Formats: sequence, C-alpha cells, structure tokens
Amino acid sequence: MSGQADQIAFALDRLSALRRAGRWRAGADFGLNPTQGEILSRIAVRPERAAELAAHFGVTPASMSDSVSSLVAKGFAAREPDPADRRAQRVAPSAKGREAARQLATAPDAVTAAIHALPGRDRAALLAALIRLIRGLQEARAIPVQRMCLTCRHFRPNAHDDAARPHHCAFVGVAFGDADLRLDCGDHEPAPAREAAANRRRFDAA
Amino acid sequence: MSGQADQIAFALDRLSALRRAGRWRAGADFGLNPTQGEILSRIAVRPERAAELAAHFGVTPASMSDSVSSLVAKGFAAREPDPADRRAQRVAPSAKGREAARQLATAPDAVTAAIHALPGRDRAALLAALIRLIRGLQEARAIPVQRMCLTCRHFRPNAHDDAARPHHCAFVGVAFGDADLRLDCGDHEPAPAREAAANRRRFDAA
DNA sequence: TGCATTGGTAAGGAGTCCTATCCATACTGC
DNA sequence: GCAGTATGGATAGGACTCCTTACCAATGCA
Repeated sequence: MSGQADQIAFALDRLSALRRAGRWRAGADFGLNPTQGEILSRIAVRPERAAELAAHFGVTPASMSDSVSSLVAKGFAAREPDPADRRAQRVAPSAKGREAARQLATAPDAVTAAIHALPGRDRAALLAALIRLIRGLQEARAIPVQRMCLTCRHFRPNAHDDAARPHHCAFVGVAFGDADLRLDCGDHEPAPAREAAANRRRFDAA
Repeated sequence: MSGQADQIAFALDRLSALRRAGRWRAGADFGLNPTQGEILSRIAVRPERAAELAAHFGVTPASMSDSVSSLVAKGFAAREPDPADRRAQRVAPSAKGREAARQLATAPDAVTAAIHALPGRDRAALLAALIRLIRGLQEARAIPVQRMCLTCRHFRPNAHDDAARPHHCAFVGVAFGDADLRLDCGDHEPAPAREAAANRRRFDAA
C-alpha cells in the first residue's frame, strides 16, 4: 500500500478535474471557458497586473497575456494603465465582466456543495489542514504569496483571550477563530516582512 | 467574510495549479505535457478503456481520443483490443511508457513534499475529510466510481476488534486503519451493488 | 430483424500554454 | 547624465487540449 500523501494528492487531482468540468458548464452561457472564468473571477475581486495573475495561476506571463487578450476581445475585461508603474497595466473587468463574474460566483458547483454537506468538524479540519499545507508551500517558496490572513497587515493573531475567537482583523474590526481564517481576502494588504514574521510566531505560539 | 467552503475550494484550486505546473516540469524530459503524463500514470497501473479514462478525467470521449492518439504517436502507449467487447479498445503503456511513468511517479513534487511535511495528525485528518468528500460526491453522482476501498470486493470494513486497524483487505490479507484507506488502488475490483451498500453501512457504523 | 445504445474516431475550430524574441519603462552605478 | 541591467509586457510560431458535430461499428434489447 502506498502512502497517505499519494492518496491525498490523488484526491486533490480528482477534485480539481471536477471543478474544471463544472466551470466549463458554468461559463458556457457566457462563452467563457474555465481559464477565462477563473481569471475573470479573480480580477472581479480586485484588478491585478498580468504578471501577478500569471504567478497566481502558475503559467508564464506570455500565456497569461494570451488569455487576457481573449478576455478583452470578448469584452469582459480591459487593460488599464497602472499609475504606480508606467510599464505595467492592470487587468480590470468591464461592466459585462463584473456581471458574468457575479453569476459565476453563484453558479452551482458539485465540489462546493459537497464541502457544505460535510460535517462541520470535518470541514474545519479540512480547512485547517489546507491552511497549514499552503503555509508550508509558501515557506518552501513553491507558491507565490497569497492574500491570506497570515501575511496581511490587518491580521492580529491571538489578540483575544477567547479561545473560540482568538484572532482579530483590524480592517473590519472583528474577532474570529481558526475556522474563519482567509486564504484569499479581497481586503488583504501585505504586511512588512518583519511584522509578518512576528505574526507567524505569535500564530504558532497558540 | 465569505464561508469556509469557498476558502477550501480556493485552496484546492491553488494546489491543483501547483500540481499541474510541477507536471509540466516533470514531463518535459520525456516530451510529455501534464495531460499526457496523467493519462500515462493512470494506465501504467492498469490499462483502461478510453471511455473510462474520459470519465475519470472529466473530458469528452472525443478529447480523450485525441490525447490517447498523441500518446500513441509518441510511442508511450498502444491501443489493444478489449476481449470483453469488440467495439472497445484498451489503452496500455508501451515499455517506454512504463519507464516514463515510473520516473514520473518518483519525480519530486512540491505538493506531495508539503503533505509529507504536515504533522501526522493533520495529514490523517486531511485524508479522512477528503475521503468523506469524495464519497459524498459519488453519492451525489457527481464523480464516477473510483477504485476506492469502499467500493471494492476485497474490502472488509470493521472486521477486526483492533481500534487502530479495524479494516481488512482480503486481497493482500492484512488489517489496516482509516489512515491507510485507499482512494485509488491498483488491486481494486468492484463489489456487487448489494455488497457495496452493506460495506458502506458497516463502515459508517463504527 | 429492427433500432436505440454504447465505444470510438474524424474534422473543424477556439483557446491554452509553451519558447523565443522584442519593446518600453525603471532602477543602478559610475 | 548615461550605459547596463532588470522588469512588465506583447507578439510570433507551434504543439496540443478540448470542445461540438457527425459518423461508423458492435451490442443488446424488443
């Protein structure tokens, strides 16, 4: 019998194939394929540079340029100048793109439904394990930094005595627990390296 | 803050992008792309019909036919007649294909490494949650039946009193625990529906 | 025997994603 | 102030995925 790790990797691959198949169906109404749908969903939350998108999706900048071009050609997005750097451009959704992203976000998805159907304890354990997994990958520099709480300047780990809700988000001003930790938050702003390292230590200390 | 389910789905997407990127690198030495590598790894365990492969990977039979053709054209696989049905063909690896699959299986992969680096408790919780997730998807008929213990005729759930190793595999003749449950076993043989349902009940009863 | 079903391929087209190359802006040191 | 280098990005050419539609052949049921 081979190891747990292989079984887990196998499960991840199965689930991602299902998600991709679901995105084919969901995007078909708009003439979007899975890749375009993912990019659109991403920039609908916050416009990004092509290079950031390429890093996020794990493709070359050239490939991302292709995909963005087809999104632009279909009228779902536009390239706009980035005020911070005149070499750069941000990819932003058009009105039509925002509407499509909204519908995509609410489209039924078998995997998400199955996650919802999971017992609460399993779901929390799953999220916790995945957060640790992604942190490990970040520390091994295998995955680009995400918009996750652990790297956000608004995050205050273990700031409260309440064991159920020890953390604090200074942006929205609420206490929350491990189960509500975000891996991808629209309000994320990167923390300075020193602060991020301190947060990590404080988070692990609990 | 949006729900846990969305965060989990986000994590799954991130990890699958990473796996795919890793497969590009791993397969590059052989002239294999990620899709071809996945198919090859699959048939190396056990030859399968194109329709089964298409269902497994969530693509249309026509697409699978394309991919198999390119695998055949490169000499990694061959189509052979299926004795059980003269319409059908099985896709089997060539000697070269088996060797490539062997090297692919041992190629370093950041995600697998990170899973290994996870604390044992997290890893077990992750696998357990994923098995439940996939079972839920099977029952919702969103995912084709896998080669998992729960649907195998060699599986004897809760056959032993040992709490750590309650299950039994009649094929290899060993007792094992939840942590060693397989989602994709090369020795899998589907159990009759009646037996599978009984196994499910017996498994859940524990 | 007749016909729907199932396994599979062929053709045509959109799009992904690669490598390689090139352009423009931005930093860096003298 | 200006070369040299780094960075953000687009373009070109090519391999390939994956789709839809259409078609053939074996199968299985009425």
